[in-house]
Amino acid sequence: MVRMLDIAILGLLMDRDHHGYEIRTQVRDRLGVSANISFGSIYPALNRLERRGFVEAVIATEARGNALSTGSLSGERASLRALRATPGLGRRSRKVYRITPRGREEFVTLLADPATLDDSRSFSLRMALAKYLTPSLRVVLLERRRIDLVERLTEMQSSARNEQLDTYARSVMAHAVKGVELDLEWIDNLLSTERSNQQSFAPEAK
Amino acid sequence: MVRMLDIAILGLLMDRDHHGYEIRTQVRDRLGVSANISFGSIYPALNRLERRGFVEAVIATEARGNALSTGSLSGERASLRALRATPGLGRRSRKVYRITPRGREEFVTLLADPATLDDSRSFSLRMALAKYLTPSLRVVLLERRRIDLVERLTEMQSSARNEQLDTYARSVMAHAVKGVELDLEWIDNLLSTERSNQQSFAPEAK
DNA sequence: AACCATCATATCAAATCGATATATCGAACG
DNA sequence: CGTTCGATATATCGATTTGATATGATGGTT
Repeated sequence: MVRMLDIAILGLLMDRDHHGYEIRTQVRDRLGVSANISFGSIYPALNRLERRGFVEAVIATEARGNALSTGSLSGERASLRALRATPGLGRRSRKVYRITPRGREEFVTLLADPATLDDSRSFSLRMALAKYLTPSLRVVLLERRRIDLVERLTEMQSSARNEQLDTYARSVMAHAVKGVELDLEWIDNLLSTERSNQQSFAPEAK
Repeated sequence: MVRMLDIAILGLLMDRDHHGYEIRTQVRDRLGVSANISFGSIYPALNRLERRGFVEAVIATEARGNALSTGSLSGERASLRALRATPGLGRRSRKVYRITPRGREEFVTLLADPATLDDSRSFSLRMALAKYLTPSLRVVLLERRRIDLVERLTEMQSSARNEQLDTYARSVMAHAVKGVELDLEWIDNLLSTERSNQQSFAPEAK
């Protein structure tokens, strides 16, 4: 969860530039994250990434009548101020972010990072961006996730068998079990696709 | 999500007393929450609930030989002092919490609260504790959740049809769609059970 | 022209997480 | 017999995330 947002933002910027508000919708529509990320997360995260040099703000293209007066937006870390304190800047200017070369490096590192891939959300996020991974790394991630899920499945199955639970609690557990089973089917499909693709490149490998 | 932990803790204490560490495991095993709640959440939450008078700490039963003599443990922080400065309490004492009458009131209020039942986790949590709700409130919650899910389903189906997505992103979306469909089946089963139970109490109602 | 939904950025307090520190206890191992 | 290991147990810290709220622009509708 820690770096979920960093991965999501950088992953979206790998493709093309985005502004904050747009990232929020894209995380839902392209990365499959069910809950909307709050603005209180996204703007601080963008500032964080900018400070670290992984993204940079470029003033919105598609300029409308603005007259921005003096080119005073070269202010270093006063990137916010440049926009806010400028009196002549009307409209709702969009702050468009672009990923830097260092950001691209950071992204692939984070994406393949062995740490914290346990929860369902961060795994789905990684898979949604899996085209940026090498085939072998994809398989590693999938297999590790598979192991976690199998373990969790047996745990939950025994919980679901607990006879001290009332009807509702047991129903919740049984439903959760089905969810994990669905996840496992998905993983297995992805794994077999991955392996058949590998074969097509090295069919003679015994 | 905001009060998820409060609901979870109070819900567990409705049944019997618990200490912090135990609550963590029970949230997984009895309430079906897949991720382990961190200690950094649970102990502050218990203090919070204690301050508000919804729970009270009772010294661990099952007392063992202690004798600790003088309270030389140099309590520094306030919250520690309560227990540690108490002389006579030795070992790794477990701080067992009990729910108060006001806590029971608060619990049913939170559980039936119309706010923030949108996300999957908080809904599952509520259902796991649904035996404390009236049948009609259960139906209200279920129906509202159903509406949300149907809406989300159509959104995600159109996302999954987006041809600009690569194979992996589309696979994630398709999998997410299946998850929501599974949720919907579950809700519908619960709803029909709920309604057939209602009928048995009022079979003549046309 | 008034209204409202959507777009867009931003900030704040409170909640939560992940890591870490500390300590007890029982079991396993040699 | 010692010691190491894993599970039990409480607590705190900094960083991250949420949910709420403020503010304003833009565009469509009646």
